[in-house]
Amino acid sequence: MRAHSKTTKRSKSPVLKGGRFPSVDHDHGHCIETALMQAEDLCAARAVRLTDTRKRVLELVWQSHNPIGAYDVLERLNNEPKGAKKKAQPPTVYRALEFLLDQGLIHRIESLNAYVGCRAPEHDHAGQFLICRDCGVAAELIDEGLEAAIDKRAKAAGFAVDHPTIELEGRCAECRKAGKAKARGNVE
Amino acid sequence: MRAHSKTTKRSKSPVLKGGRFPSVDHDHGHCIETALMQAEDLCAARAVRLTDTRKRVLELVWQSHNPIGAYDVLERLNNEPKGAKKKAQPPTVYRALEFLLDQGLIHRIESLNAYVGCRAPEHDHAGQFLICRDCGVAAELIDEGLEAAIDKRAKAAGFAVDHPTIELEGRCAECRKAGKAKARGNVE
DNA sequence: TTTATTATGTTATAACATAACATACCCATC
DNA sequence: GATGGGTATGTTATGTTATAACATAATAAA
Repeated sequence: MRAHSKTTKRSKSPVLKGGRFPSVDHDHGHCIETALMQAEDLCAARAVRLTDTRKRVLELVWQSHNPIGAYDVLERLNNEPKGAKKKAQPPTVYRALEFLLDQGLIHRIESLNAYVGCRAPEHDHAGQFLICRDCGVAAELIDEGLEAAIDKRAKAAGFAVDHPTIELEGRCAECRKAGKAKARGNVE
Repeated sequence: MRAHSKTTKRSKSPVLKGGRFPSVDHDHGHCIETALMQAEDLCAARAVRLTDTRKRVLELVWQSHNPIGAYDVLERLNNEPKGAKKKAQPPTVYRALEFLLDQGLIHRIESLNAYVGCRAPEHDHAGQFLICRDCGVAAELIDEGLEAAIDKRAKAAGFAVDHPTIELEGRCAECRKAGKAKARGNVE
């Protein structure tokens, strides 16, 4: 549990278009469920296989809420009960992550070497993130203004962008208000 | 030497403001010299020490032209004649890179785990890059439009950005014209 | 059922980065 | 020119992130 979480629950728009940093006080269990169902549907529609391992990895990424590293995913995967299964190895996780990236179900955050669930997998897009260095939250943006500025600039250079990385590290409103650095880390 | 380099030499503005992807047919030796002199001046003005190691590392980063990894820097450092000096270890390189980053003399490219010389170290700024996945060139941009779009978006979210990462991977005009993928790698 | 394709298991290692402590260097002051 | 504090580098060891290569298993197609 987070120090500043409140008890109220309210649903939020899945993608941060409007302007606020995503608050922690939402029903994240609902996020996860929705994400998993969406993933099932998308994979079915695309005739690709959302296998058990892939689904579990996706769930673990979403459960973390904050960006999570591949080896943390591995650890959690191996901590699940699952009736004394043999321990998974790194390639298992990296393959699942690669699949999920390919399907747009997660994003990779380069500046953190970490992964985060995508809030709009049906919409083909690159991730843009506001990353708070105090609370660790990575808020996904979809900002047309930013995309337009990039396209314009690239076009002027005769450059065809096919994989933009936009990661804006700083401090979110809440952490700035709170004043001091809060405990960092993945939220369970 | 690159396959498509021409023999003409022309000087270019140090920072890509105007619009073109930096051509490979320029006098890169001049770039390096200029960068080193600028570094000397800046460090003197700031009363920080551009030691031998730091200067050699900066030179190696510039010599590569394309982004170069820390371990490649290390290897080149250890391949220099330098009268049978003991081989340097990773921390030596990482410390030098950290210093150079702090002074704004180089940028780190997160999506490549690599480093590249900064073309405008006197101007305090974050790097924005167009990175060609065929030829490997990373062209530094300083685009006010992009910066403005980011500031606007962050402000709307109450978010204070202090370290933006903007890395636009794609294909440069020249490589697109050439059609096929060219050999990749650092240019000597 | 046979075969092809895709996914996963397994072992090993590559590539990137830093912790911790020892030593050397710079330079200000006595 | 000795002393001492601050800064830089040397050195050893290890931590962290990611992939190569090949074996086996599960699924789908013929």
